[in-house]
Amino acid sequence: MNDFSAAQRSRVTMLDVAEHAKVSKASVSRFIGDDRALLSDAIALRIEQSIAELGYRPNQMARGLKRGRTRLIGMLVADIRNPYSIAVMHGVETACRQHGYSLVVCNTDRDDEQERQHLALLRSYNIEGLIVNTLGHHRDELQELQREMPLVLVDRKVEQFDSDMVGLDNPAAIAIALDHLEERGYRDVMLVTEPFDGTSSRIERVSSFKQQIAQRSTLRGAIVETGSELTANLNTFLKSPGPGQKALFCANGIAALASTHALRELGCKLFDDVGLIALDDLDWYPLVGSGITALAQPTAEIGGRAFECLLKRLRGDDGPVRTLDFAARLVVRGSTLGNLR
Amino acid sequence: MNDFSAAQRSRVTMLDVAEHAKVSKASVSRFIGDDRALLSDAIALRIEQSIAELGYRPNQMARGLKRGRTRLIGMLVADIRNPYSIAVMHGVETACRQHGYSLVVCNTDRDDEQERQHLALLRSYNIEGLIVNTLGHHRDELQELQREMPLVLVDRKVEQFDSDMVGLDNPAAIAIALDHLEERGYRDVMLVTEPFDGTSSRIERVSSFKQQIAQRSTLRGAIVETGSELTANLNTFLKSPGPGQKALFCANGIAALASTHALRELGCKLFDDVGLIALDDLDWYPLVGSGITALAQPTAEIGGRAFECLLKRLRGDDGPVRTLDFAARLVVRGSTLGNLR
DNA sequence: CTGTTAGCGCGTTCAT
DNA sequence: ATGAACGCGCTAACAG
Repeated sequence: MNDFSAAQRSRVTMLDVAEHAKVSKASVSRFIGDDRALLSDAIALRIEQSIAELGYRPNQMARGLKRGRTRLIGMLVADIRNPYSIAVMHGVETACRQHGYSLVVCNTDRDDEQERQHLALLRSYNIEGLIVNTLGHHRDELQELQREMPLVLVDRKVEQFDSDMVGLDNPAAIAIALDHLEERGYRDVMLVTEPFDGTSSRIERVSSFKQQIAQRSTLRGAIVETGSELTANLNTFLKSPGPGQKALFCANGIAALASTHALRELGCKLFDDVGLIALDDLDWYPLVGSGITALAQPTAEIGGRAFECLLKRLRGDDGPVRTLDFAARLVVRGSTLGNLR
Repeated sequence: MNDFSAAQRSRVTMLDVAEHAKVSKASVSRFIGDDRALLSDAIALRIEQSIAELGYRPNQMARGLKRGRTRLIGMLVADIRNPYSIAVMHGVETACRQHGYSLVVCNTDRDDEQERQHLALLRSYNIEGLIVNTLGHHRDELQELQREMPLVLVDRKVEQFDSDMVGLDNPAAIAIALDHLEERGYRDVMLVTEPFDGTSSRIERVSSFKQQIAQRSTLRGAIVETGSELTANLNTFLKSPGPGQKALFCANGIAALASTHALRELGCKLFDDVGLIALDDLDWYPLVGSGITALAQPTAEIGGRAFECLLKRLRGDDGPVRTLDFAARLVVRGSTLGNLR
């Protein structure tokens, strides 16, 4: 059984191990760290046994305090209930683990004040790097933070803020979507987006959409925001005469959810009455109506590369800021059958 | 060569503030902490200005090291991609924030070895309390941890491990579901569950199902696991003659996803051919076929109460372990129209 | 009210 | 190869 007196102490420290093994703290420290080679076999064995016997675990707080390295990465997430965020976070976490880092996640619930607080919080815990996926309404604090640690933006740029960034190639994604819709015979496309709040990816998608619609004489385009008016607005869109078959283009998973809800309310047959293509590929897309055609983002890779960016910087890379734009992948389902039907 | 570790070292410390304000570190510490009342206005002002001028932020690591209080709560999650986990986690995080705590989340991806490692990790960061939602295949380590800090189980019990626990009243939930199905005229019910892996809530649901089916002479029951055979098994179930209308009872959101997939593969009309009721209420349930009837779990409350349990223990409550069982709420949609159709 | 002192648990020189 | 001593940034005694 365990040594009773040691087990009863709520925390076994390095000193306890040292005394138990009749060596100095320094030797225990060397055993714990990467200097194990410098120890004699006899002492190493004694220490190993003492550690096992006492159930000692080094205190990362004290360690970090001394070395300045906490092995902690912070991540600021705007909306933890957005499946995209979760997927990216999962990618980040996997990469972190592979390199011996741990992830501290803060959810801001889209609230600016919480973003401030969490930013301060993460800093106070001596994280070594920061992954940011928020509105970024606190440029000054981000700037300050970036002087202390590497920082990478995910999905959303922050205006006038220079830093590594990994996200989606939005113009290319829009092009893929419009190509597909056009090919399938749709002529009247409405982009459904969450309300504007400064999110850069949202803005990029909308402006790319406008721009590319303008360049395609065969297509007509319009834009609508999610919200209480959505159903009414979609109704107007569907009822109005147009140049041909109508389709919805949902700018993310949340817009897709809202749009599908609205279409059902309007009594539409999914998706004979209107086509639909959505950014992000959620697990339930195949189940709705004839299935929702998606532009899948490589979320795991996005998360992984975000961490790798951090790692490179931590290892001394101070080259110019990089931007990684991933390509969306088209997953065709029944919602864009169009003239094949 | 950028040296972020050096940058971190050069961060403003309490000593810098003290010197700048020409006071002692103790006064700065008092200003930071809860003893601000003990300071003269003159000194408090000087400190405040120095802090602002230097951009000083207290180092929580050092703070935690000294006080033994890190204001950190750990959460171990089996599967971060399960919407239930996310929802509970969101509840926990909200509660944490309200009480000045931060949450460190570790995802085990259902892997035992990762559970071990994360457990050790969380401990090494001096978290003050732990919320566990995993298989709990490491009873010994949990036991050891519980000697050091309060611990609360969420959704899943761990055999022979005494601790606070908050989850769903599974027998009652099953009763609600069966009552509803029976009332709607279903007579032949198949429970769809993820494969057995020792998850207590999964076991409870299955055994309650068996037991209650046995007590209801009007109902016939069967059980099937998700997996590659699911579609074939459902097909057999649907084809076989039975005592009346057939329905599926999905034991959680993942089972619901898999089942709906399978039903579509089988060409079923959702949900005229077969009824369906599912535990958990996911945002896409209303969108599939005629809408999926759900037993919603109060996830936010579950998460909140889990944290409150911890908080009580942290404040000295050492009463007997508590078990909080929440009631599921029936949300009726089109998938259980049954004889009303 | 304020400063001085002594650690929290650990890593890292220096000696030996 | 090993140990003693110091300090990381901070809080908590104790004086004054």
